[in-house]
Amino acid sequence: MNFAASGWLQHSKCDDCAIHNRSICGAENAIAAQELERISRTRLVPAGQTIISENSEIAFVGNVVKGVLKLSKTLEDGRQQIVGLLFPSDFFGRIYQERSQFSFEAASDVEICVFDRAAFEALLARHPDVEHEILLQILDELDAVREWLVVLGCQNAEEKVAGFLLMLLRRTAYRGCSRGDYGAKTIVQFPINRKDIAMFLGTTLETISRKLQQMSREGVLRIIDGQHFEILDAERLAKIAGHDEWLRDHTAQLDRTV
Amino acid sequence: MNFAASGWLQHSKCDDCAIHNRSICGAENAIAAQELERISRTRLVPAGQTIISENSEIAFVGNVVKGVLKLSKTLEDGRQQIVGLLFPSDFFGRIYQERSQFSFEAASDVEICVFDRAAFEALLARHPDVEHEILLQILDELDAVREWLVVLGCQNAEEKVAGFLLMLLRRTAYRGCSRGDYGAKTIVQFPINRKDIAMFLGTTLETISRKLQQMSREGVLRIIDGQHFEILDAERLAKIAGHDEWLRDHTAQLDRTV
DNA sequence: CGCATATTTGAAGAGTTTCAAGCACAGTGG
DNA sequence: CCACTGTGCTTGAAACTCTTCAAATATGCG
Repeated sequence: MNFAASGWLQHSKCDDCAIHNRSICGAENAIAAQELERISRTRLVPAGQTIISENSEIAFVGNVVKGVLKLSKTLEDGRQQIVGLLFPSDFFGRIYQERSQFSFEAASDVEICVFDRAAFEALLARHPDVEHEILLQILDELDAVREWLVVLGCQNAEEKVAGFLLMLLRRTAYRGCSRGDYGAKTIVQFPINRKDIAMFLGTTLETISRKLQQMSREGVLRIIDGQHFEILDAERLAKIAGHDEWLRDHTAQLDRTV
Repeated sequence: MNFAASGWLQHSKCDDCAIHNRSICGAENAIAAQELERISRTRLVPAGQTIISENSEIAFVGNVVKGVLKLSKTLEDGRQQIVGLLFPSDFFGRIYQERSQFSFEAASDVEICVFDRAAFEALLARHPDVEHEILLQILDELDAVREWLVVLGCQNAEEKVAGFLLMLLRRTAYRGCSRGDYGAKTIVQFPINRKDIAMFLGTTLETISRKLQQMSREGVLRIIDGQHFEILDAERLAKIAGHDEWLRDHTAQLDRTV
């Protein structure tokens, strides 16, 4: 009997992966999952290093395992806009395209799981069900980017900062909780520096600083240090952000992840 | 012999469609194309009418045949952001989702070709090659929305207006040409009103008006009337927009479409 | 022609950016 | 242990762009 082919008694390195059940690698298609494991390898990337640069060839794609990846575009005059922040379990890279319109850069120390792009595309061709899953992910991402367009297009600085805090609360708060550093789920840690946040929110680092201090004075949050904030009044924060649904989403998310 | 099944001697209503060769209906998969035709029907929508409203059920999806569809989101306080303008051959609706996060509304008198969403999804399940084409389209759309994020996030009003003019030049200029209304390919027609443009660009209608007048004074364009503009210096316009590549794309596009 | 709607123009005001200085903190070397 | 240097963040004041409100003008339609 061929244990490897049948999958019996085989302990996959991916089984231990922190994001296994949240990413594409956890596909229900066991054969595809095995193939995926075969072409995957882990890479550590120090903060600041570029993984795929603007207009360069896209040799590989993959998942973020640890840390935060920023997806950005720089104009000729040096102005830069971050068009996406990728957290653990998020997929990065661009399939079916030779060159990247955007740059992928480690915003913090990052661990990624990479696949050769051609090999990954070949796998998708063999497994339409996995490609279908990718399509669903991309559709959700498209919706999310459009939601972000609303933020950049018609919200002011205070609303943007509040919205950013809520997004972090939703996407990363439970991790701080599991580390046991803080008792409550209301501690937000900025995973990237002020300049990056500013380029993400379409404002300046000075304005962000001012708005954070202002919210602190108003009792919405407590500034623990430059990177850590305790959310004292999440409801008011959600109201400021103008995202009533975010508060609902957030509590629902906590219910699921805790 | 069954002519209908074989496709012989059969004249498809879709063959005459203005966007047939530019949209999903022109799939190389002949069987899928026939199935698609069977579930499609044409609808005329007057300007201002909502096709799919925010948070409502998504009963159908389809293609824009004529006119412009706006994809928008409204905040509680009434502020509205247009997150996409859909031109002829663009796909609208959202597959694999029950309710729409956005509203689809006719920005001008519109002709659309609609498919029942469930039937369309069933078709995609039967034809992975067509779903693959959809994936490629969605990936391109995702890139385009992220490009727009850069515009909203770090460009000023003048750059936004210039960028908008260039987009229209690229997407609609050849239509003005084919109508024979104007000799040159440098005539841009605004397909939607100032308020909508403002909500698309994340600014106000007054600012747009001022920037247009300013560009007119500077000799970049000539104002024919409130909706028609002759681009006198496309190169300078591209420089203002900060999109060097747009000018190249545009000339390349003209080469293809003329 | 008159009314409604769309766009332009003007002036005042708000919000944000810019520039500059100050502060806090970590790492380095005397 | 303490100055020293670099980096990242905060704070202040001035400048600027854009928005807001208001009025004028233009356009379209019955």
